Amino acid sequence: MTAHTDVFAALGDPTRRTVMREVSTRGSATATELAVPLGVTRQAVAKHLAVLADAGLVDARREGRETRYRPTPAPLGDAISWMTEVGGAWDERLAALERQVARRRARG
Amino acid sequence: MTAHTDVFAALGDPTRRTVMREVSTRGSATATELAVPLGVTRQAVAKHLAVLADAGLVDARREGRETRYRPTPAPLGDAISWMTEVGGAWDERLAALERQVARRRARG
DNA sequence: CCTTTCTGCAACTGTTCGGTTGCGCTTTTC
DNA sequence: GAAAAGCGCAACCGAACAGTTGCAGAAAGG
Repeated sequence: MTAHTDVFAALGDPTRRTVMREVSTRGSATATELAVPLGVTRQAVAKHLAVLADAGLVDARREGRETRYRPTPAPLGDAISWMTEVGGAWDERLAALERQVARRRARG
Repeated sequence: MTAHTDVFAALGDPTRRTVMREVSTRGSATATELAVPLGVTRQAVAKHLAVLADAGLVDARREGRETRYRPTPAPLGDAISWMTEVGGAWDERLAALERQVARRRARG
């Protein structure tokens, strides 16, 4: 449905954002790997990773007895598109207003 | 520090994202203006606008007996920066891996 | 002055969420 | 085959949140 909601909501939590950054910089990570450095339980990290996976930001893959998560930052592009679109609407509005002001000023 | 959290969390709600888009496309809006078209109560819209204002995405200004909200999409830029940074880290990782693979391939 | 129209604040409800603990299952290792 | 390591699932708790209703206050119009 609205993938944007999932992505923004996923990134709305600071711990989850740290998880995402960590997975990205490491290239891959597991829940137990990140639990200690993040100061939370493994289950908490697993939940965060599940949310990130639901948003399509990471990809889970079972390898033997551990499940490694790798970043799939494609949805970030969609989120950026939304932002630039909304920001762009405002910019257009601003530009239109400026044109109008310029016209009025030209008329006197 | 928590600026990113506020922005992403604010955009994490679909209704709030609609409010933000509406304010941007209209150039400005009030809570009562958006209540009916959005199908929620004025107070609900007011709360959403307060959250958006806390995130620095809109600016509230009292004009007579109404308070108009105007978009201030600067924080969108910060959020985009965070995203490109995280995505970029992954891309760098990928590039480094490719370089390594190329080196190994060159060595035999 | 009285009515209307905006707004803000407070209380309440149901739900979601971040986090924890506990248990059971699978996979590696000795 | 038993121990260890890694994971998922379920239940639970406190806090936050989206949304509502209700009410009081400020500004404009008659």
